[in-house]
Amino acid sequence: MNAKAPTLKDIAEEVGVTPMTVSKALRGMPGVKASTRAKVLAVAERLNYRVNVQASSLKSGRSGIIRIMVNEYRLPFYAQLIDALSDEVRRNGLTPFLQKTGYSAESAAEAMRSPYFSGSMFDGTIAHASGVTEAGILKSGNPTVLLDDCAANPAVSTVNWPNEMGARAGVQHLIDRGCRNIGIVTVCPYMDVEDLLRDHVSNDPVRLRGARSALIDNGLPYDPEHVIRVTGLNEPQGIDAAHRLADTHAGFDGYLCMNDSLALGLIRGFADRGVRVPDDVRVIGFDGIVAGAYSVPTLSTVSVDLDQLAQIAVGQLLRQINDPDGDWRPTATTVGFALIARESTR
Amino acid sequence: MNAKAPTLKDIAEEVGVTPMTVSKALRGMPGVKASTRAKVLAVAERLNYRVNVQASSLKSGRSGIIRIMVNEYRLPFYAQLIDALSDEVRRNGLTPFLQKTGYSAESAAEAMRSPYFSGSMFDGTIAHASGVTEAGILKSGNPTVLLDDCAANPAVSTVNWPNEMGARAGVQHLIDRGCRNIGIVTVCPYMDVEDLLRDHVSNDPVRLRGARSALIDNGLPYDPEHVIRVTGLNEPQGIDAAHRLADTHAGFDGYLCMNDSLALGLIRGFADRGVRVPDDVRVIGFDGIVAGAYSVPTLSTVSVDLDQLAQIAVGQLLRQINDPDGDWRPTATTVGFALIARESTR
DNA sequence: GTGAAAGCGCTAACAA
DNA sequence: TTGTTAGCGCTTTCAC
Repeated sequence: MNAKAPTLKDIAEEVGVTPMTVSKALRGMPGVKASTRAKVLAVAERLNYRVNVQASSLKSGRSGIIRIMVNEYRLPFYAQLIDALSDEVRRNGLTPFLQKTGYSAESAAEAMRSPYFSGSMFDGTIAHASGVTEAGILKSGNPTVLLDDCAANPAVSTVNWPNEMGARAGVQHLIDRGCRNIGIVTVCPYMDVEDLLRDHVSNDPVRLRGARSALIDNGLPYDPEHVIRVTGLNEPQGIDAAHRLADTHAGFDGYLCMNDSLALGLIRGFADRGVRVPDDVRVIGFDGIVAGAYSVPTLSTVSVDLDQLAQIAVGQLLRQINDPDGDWRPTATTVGFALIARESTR
Repeated sequence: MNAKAPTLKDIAEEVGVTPMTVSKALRGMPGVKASTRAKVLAVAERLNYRVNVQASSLKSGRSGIIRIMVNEYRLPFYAQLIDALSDEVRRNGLTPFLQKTGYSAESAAEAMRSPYFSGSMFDGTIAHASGVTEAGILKSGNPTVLLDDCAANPAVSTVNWPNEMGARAGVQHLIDRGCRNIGIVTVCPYMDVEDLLRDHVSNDPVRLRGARSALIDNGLPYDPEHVIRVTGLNEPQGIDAAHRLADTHAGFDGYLCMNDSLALGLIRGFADRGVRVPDDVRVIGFDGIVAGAYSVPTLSTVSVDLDQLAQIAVGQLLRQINDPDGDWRPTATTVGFALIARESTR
């Protein structure tokens, strides 16, 4: 270890003022003579002074740190999401703190309870993680924005994916490309019309609802066999599904997958069985991960602009943080999408 | 916002002891009667008490936070790396803090200088980022472990990828599969034997050296035309390279790419030109990202066990942190690899 | 425009 | 086994 880091006091002594004046000068507050400020800045520079965040936030109650909570880092979707959110947080002069919960509700609860969320470790949280409940957030009383929480009447601000419209557009695209027997690959079980018309709190049922409406509107079948259920959102589950579908000669000519990794897995699984995409069956994904632009075949997808989403989410959060008296109302925003047609639906 | 978070004092008043006793009880320190501790824990639980990390570390000089610094989050290689490192840090009871520098040396320098690295915000840093220099680290005086810094005689502990041996094995694998005219796809410009025999401070030249030795040992050509230079490590650069190679009828029958994303890009670029992998040319990558197991074709690669790497890196860092008097010596570890043969070199 | 006083919540060191 | 003292480095408040 080096010598102790320089403090306000060190600078103050050199300049010949009090620590208070140095603090004001460094933070650019009014009420400091220009010449004094210049001297302070010079000495701070020379001593390589950095404010001690712990002390600063202990007193001020603000850390400038925004927590970004997600299920995992490796799924390309999440890698892109944390990237976009981190950049946006920094663009606002704040520091992003990433945390992952591994899809576990206990882990999420633990993260909310952890010492790092007490006191003033974080000024706020943006979460896209299983088990982060409204109740928990309200209890904590901390500024929070939920991503894709899809609750009908949220008590917490949310920014949502275009689940219904996006899935609808994806299926319509398959139909436009000539598909007449379309399978929906999802973690959500088959749901009948009544179920689907109800509101749901996770995105998959909402996406399924969108897919269904496109099928019905085009006079195409929607029944239990058309919903292919998988147990997770990564490639392996897509591969398994493809193997099952090929082995049972399912006979679909197009598939909408609830995310791109599933879709890439489906394509890979079909390749194992000699089923060619798009020659034999067509496949479209959801999210618009970059890998879909480089796969063989390239992947058609319902693409969401994560930069725009991040901007809205951080904006909402800052509004909460900066509102002194909690005099804001929760908002629910749904972002737009673009249908990207690539080789997998050609 | 809710009512103010409970403090040690609140608990102390309820239990009828001093904050000091509460502090000891909560931290499990000796010298507290079992019955007192029980009472304290009960009240802490009921009040939903969480220690204030800022205050705690302001006083103790330890934050329990380990910084993980990388160039980016989205490249699958980095997504897997931060995942493994985060898990390992948590396994040791510490909190990971992720930071990205975007390959920019200024950004890295800024990150090292930032307020969050002064005082006691981080207990230590593990870095795999361009521009994190030994000099900067030594100047900061903070415990640090560098990943893949490949300096010959490091003043800072490093954990390195098996660059030379891995690249050598990759090329040997291509040779074993019948390749006789092998191209090396790398960001490093062609370097003659003398250049390559010198020590270098980034991994690409070292990998190139390993590739070269395999070629030479097998009596195969190694000259400027065999080194295909790209300007980055992502898929697009691989695609560009493939287009160039196909358009100029380069005539190679096998390629070693310096990472898997380049290799996947190469395969995609060849697909654009009707060049089939592995039928027409064979391709092997480096790192062992999971996407390589799900691509079409699946990707052969020199795979590195990131969990093992993370374990070593965190272990080294903890040794530095826990050594009170800096009485440790920097170490340089090289982790092992496994050659995974998949469809792309069949 | 500058400074003095006070204390954020916690813990190391020592006293009782 | 428990308590007292003191202070980490900073910022808020208010006096000058």
